[in-house]
Amino acid sequence: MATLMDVARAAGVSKATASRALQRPELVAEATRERVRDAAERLGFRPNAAARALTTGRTGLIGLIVPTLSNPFFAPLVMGAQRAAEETHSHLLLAVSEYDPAREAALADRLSEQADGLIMVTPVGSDTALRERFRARPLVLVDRQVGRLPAVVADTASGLAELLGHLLELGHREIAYVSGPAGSWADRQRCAVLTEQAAAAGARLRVRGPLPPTFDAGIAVAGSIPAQATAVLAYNSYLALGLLHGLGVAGRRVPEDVSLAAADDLSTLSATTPPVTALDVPLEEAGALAVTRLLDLLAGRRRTVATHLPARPVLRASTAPPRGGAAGIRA
Amino acid sequence: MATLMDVARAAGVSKATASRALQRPELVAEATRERVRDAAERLGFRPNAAARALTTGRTGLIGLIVPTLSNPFFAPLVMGAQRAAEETHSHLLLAVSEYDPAREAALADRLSEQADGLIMVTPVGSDTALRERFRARPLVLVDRQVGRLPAVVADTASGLAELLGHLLELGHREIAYVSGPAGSWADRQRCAVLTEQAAAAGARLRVRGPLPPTFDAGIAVAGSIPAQATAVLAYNSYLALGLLHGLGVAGRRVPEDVSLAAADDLSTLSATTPPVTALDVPLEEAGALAVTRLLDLLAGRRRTVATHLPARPVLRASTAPPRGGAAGIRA
DNA sequence: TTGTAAGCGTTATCAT
DNA sequence: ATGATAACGCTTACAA
Repeated sequence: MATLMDVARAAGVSKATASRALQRPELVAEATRERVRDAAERLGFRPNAAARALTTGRTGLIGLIVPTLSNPFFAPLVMGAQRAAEETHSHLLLAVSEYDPAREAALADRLSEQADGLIMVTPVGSDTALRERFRARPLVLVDRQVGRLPAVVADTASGLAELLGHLLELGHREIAYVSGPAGSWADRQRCAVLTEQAAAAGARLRVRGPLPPTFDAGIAVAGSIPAQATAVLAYNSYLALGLLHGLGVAGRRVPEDVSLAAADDLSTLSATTPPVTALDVPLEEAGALAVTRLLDLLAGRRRTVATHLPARPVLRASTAPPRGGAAGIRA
Repeated sequence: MATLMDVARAAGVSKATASRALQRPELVAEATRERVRDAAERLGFRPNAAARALTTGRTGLIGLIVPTLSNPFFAPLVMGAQRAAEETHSHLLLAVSEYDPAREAALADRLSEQADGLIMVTPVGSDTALRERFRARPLVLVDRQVGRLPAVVADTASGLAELLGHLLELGHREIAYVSGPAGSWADRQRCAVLTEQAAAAGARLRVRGPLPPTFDAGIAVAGSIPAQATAVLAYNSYLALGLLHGLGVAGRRVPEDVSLAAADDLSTLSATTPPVTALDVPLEEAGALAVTRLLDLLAGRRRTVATHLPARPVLRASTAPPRGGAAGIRA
């Protein structure tokens, strides 16, 4: 591997000048700059990241911890983060915690040694641990709020409220909510919001789950959706897909017999038969924004504590007024 | 941040001894070792990765480039790789190429600066570029074979052949294959294998696609499955899920009217109605093995060139003999 | 505009 | 068993 010294020698300048020619070209005379660049090119010079990190104190690495990649929720998030990192010439150090707080802590510790800062998607695990971690190193939370720690939160809660509002408006009063994933912060938020709103509207909300976000689970739970329910709300779109199929197999047509909606829009439910009403959650933006926030933090810019990204319902053909009741209410 | 020097001072020893006490405890007297460890603990000493990398020439980082994370095929792969890396105290530097060779090349270049070696999942892009890259840095290919370069390949081809064999054995002679993703190396392999085998067996194979691996695409293509086809083979299980639903909506029952099978088993097709015959592809193993192979390479152990991981068909209720023809053939 | 030289925090090579 | 000391390759005052 050619070092900067080699380049400098080849270009007939000092290490310092070579470094400047490459990193801060404006500080170097045109001619010298070109000579150095040529030499670097010719020798196939690649700066040694470790050496640079050692002097500058910056690795250019961002640690990202997600609970899993099986849940399709996290893929767009990671992709968004990666793209944003790429644009700022950083790299992503990815780790998967498998929803295990101990493992997550270990990973965070180890990543901290290599990364300039951490982005954590940590639906389980304690607030105080996160607070403490934040003190040690720049940290941005995703989809979770802990005090005033910097966070990027997809505002599913209020979007979900709109979605439920839509069902209520259509006239539904017997609604099944399929919840999950088990133990997650966001799940608790969603359940709380929905329960309260349904109660306020005098509707009955039955909660099923918590379930994993899979097609299979949707099929399985389809059988236990009470006959009275005129609408089903699933927290995830794979679940909704499974429900769509499972309800069909069970002889309940969507939306004639029962309405169906999903609290995310991961699998583009727009092309199903019928297309499914869903919440559009800006996951890629969330990932990208988390990176931006972290870089701001690293640059000493301390901005707002938590950013909420709006999630908006996309109304499609799978939601309609219930068989009997609606007309009276709407008239 | 406490440095090794601080620890050494606190323990009343030299830097060298402190380093040894922590890295190679067996070289240090019990008492000293304990003193150093205590000091390190007390000061919250975290070794500086950059400094270590500078002296040892090892960063402990493994670059992993995947084309996307939207295709659920890659999630298990990444998870497998991450777990294996974690076990060997390495970390994963993740980048997404978006199937863009230019971007992939740029990412690979940049990752090479930080990582000890690279794992690339690169269905598109040129062989020669990969060969050249391999010369520059340790590299392991996944799901692609280029000459004698180290690679881990999920042997979908032969598993797929078994799967088609199963359909042929059941008596199917009019088979639709839904292919994809567009332009991928594995897609070409699959198409080639299937076309040849079908021809040899005197069966007709109609290829649809290439299509993306999504539920929607499956629904959309369901309409264009020819009426004569008694069996449909999809290269991906989300596609199969979509087909299952789409065929149902179109009034064709599985497996009575048409058999259905998938060339991977990502979404546990075991729980659908009916359960879908699929190919079990060991993706996590592939990811983990790629890491192992790379570490071997780094350690100077040069082993077999390409490892094939067997993919095995899992026969379920979605495949059955065709309506009329089968009996005669089997009798 | 360019060069000199001092680190950055480890590990590794010698001595002792 | 331990300690000095020299790398590792780069950036950055400071000097010229």
